[in-house]
Amino acid sequence: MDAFFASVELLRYPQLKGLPLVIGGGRRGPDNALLQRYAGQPLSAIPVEEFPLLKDYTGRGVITTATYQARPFGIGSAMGLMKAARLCPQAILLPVDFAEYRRFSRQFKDIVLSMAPLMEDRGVDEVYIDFTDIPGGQRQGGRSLAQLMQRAIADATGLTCSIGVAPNKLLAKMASEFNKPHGISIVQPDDLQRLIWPLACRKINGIGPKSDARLQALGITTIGDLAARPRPWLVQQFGKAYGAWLHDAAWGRDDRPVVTESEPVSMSRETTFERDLHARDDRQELGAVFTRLCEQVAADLQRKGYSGRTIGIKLRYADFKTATRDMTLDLPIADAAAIRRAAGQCLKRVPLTQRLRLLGVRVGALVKAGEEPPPPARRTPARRTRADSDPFTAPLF
DNA sequence: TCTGGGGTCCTAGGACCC
DNA sequence: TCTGGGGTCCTAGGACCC
Repeated sequence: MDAFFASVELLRYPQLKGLPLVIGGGRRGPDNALLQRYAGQPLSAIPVEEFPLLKDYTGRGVITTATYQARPFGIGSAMGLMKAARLCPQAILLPVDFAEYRRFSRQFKDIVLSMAPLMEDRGVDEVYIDFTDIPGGQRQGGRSLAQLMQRAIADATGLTCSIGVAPNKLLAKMASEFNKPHGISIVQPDDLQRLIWPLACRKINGIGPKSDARLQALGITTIGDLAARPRPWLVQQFGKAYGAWLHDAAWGRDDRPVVTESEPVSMSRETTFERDLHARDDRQELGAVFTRLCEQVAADLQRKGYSGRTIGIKLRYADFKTATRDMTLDLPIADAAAIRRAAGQCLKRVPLTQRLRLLGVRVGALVKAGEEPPPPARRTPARRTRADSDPFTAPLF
């Protein structure tokens, strides 16, 4: 989906069309006062001048989506809002409304499913679709079906999307980026040299900033450069699995299937504080947040019908370094108090001398509720701990 | 003026077991 | 005394993605 979050917002606020618009943050935005002042009137009647501007934002949020009018200013996804405000102060800033985006996500996926049942969910705004056995799916190399889908989605939702059609998921993902927004691109096996090899390695889904930097240091900039390196050399540089994968990717080889069903592996909740907190000075506040995170993750588990054996915490310190601790129980749990107890044990094993900017709680090794939990893998030694105390409830120093 | 939240997968070392 | 060889599970960190 093209600039998905922003495009959904523009359906509500069409008066913002054509302006640089940024979605992100969440702690500020068109505040309730604004919405209340215009209560009873359509949202589209709110004057443009009333909307909050990026320059007035203070907080720790990041951009989730920037419209195409905002991108020329050098801002884009994952950039801190305070930094973005310097580059494009006049952009309008709206808070993230996940519930709304999920509604539209459901809608466009239902349309895709009705036309092609082999669909892999890749998050709120992206899917892989197997065209292979769809009647007419091969016509014009897939272009006909892609056009039908674009039209059906636009008719039902008012949103545009970009589609790449290719022999596998790796190439289809790259192709989908060629003609944004509202584009269709076809990549055939013969097109590798012409269309893929000139691209930066970073365009491969699976090569991130770290790997890209390593590749650059080795003089490898484009996918063609990568394809030119002998496979054994890449294996030697990057390890058996990743080296071989890099070589395959550069040659457009990918045999991953389109996966239509999957079970969740973990569920988590985390939060970044508005200001850094210290376990010594802000224990009450930290304790309250900690309890709330446990309650939220417990509610998520119960609503979706899962429980889990591995309970973990995540801390991010003021210097942005991250620490995690986890512990695996004999039996899966899903209630907030039990999660809080286990997470509290984890908390005792992590240094708490630095200020914290983030706290998170995670439950992994999930099993579906009602399904027989696997027997304990091995005898775990009895833990001699006070299960009812943790650093946020008991005195620290 | 630093850098969200929710995920998946991989690696590597140690414990433990046969 | 010169220290097997698998295999699985657990834990911590990190890369990457949407």
